[in-house]
Amino acid sequence: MQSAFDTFRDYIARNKLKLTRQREVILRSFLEAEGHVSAEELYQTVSAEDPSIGLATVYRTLNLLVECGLAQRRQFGEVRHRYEHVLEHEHHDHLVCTRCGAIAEFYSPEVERVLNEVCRERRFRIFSHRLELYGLCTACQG
Amino acid sequence: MQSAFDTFRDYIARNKLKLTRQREVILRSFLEAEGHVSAEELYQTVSAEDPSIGLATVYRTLNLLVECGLAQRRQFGEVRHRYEHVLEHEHHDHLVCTRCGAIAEFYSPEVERVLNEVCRERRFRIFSHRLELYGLCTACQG
DNA sequence: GGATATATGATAATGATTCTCAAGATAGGA
DNA sequence: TCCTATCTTGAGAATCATTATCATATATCC
Repeated sequence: MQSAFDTFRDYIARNKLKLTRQREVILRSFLEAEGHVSAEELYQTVSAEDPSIGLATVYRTLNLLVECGLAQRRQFGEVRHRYEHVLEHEHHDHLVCTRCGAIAEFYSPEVERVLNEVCRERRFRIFSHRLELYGLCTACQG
Repeated sequence: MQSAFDTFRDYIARNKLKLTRQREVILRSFLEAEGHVSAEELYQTVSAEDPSIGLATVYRTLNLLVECGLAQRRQFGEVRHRYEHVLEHEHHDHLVCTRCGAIAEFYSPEVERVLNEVCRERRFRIFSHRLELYGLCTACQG
């Protein structure tokens, strides 16, 4: 079981890319971030550690992380994207609270089963899906 | 059962807005459009009928249509939004072919049931959901 | 028809993301 | 360790979808 850094290093090597100080800082910050970060938010924390790192590099590195499978890009009704780690993180779907903005994750084998069923019936070869439920989290129902 | 035009007129009247020639043309084009139109695409067909109508008005009118419940805004992995009619259109989810871009609709009571189940267990009060399955349509599996 | 509020078209502005390019840094030999 | 080819970087320009601005035009209500 290799670490996120190993995965990243492998991807870098396989594609004749280079492991730079900036990329290491950004990957570390990304892994330390909780939940779903936007590029701008990650740029803030990265800047705190090294103010010379530019926003464009954060975007470029996030794209690399998506390509090598360490991150997933998502969009929750907002304009901007958010990124979350994949490693040590089973596939899951999201509950988005439309009042407080909280995003909870869930995984339901039942949902997976039913979706596969739907695809089988319709002869659709599924690769991935995206499922978000919008409503009120327990706290906001008060 | 009132027509889309009635719904629109009602909404216009209730909110002290005005029923303009542009809005009528845009609504008509929208209703005639098949499937999921982008603002730009709708602007093309509208322009064919009346070249004086501007893109901004198409955007403004689409927002009105969403507000009055005639249209739904969606996003399928692309940057831009797409709009689809709601009337004479049950709630449904989407199968998106990642090769040819085809978007098929489906409705599954099983899916709905399972999602409600998930929310009940987690004490989440659901208002809506968004579900897209990505993969290969039957034609593209050849 | 006239007054008044709302709409419109053209274009500027916005915000997220990507591109450009000159200057800097890495990897892999010699 | 040094060299060099190649990849990266930061800064800012560019892009793309969408929204805001504003002066002019138009619908609605009397």
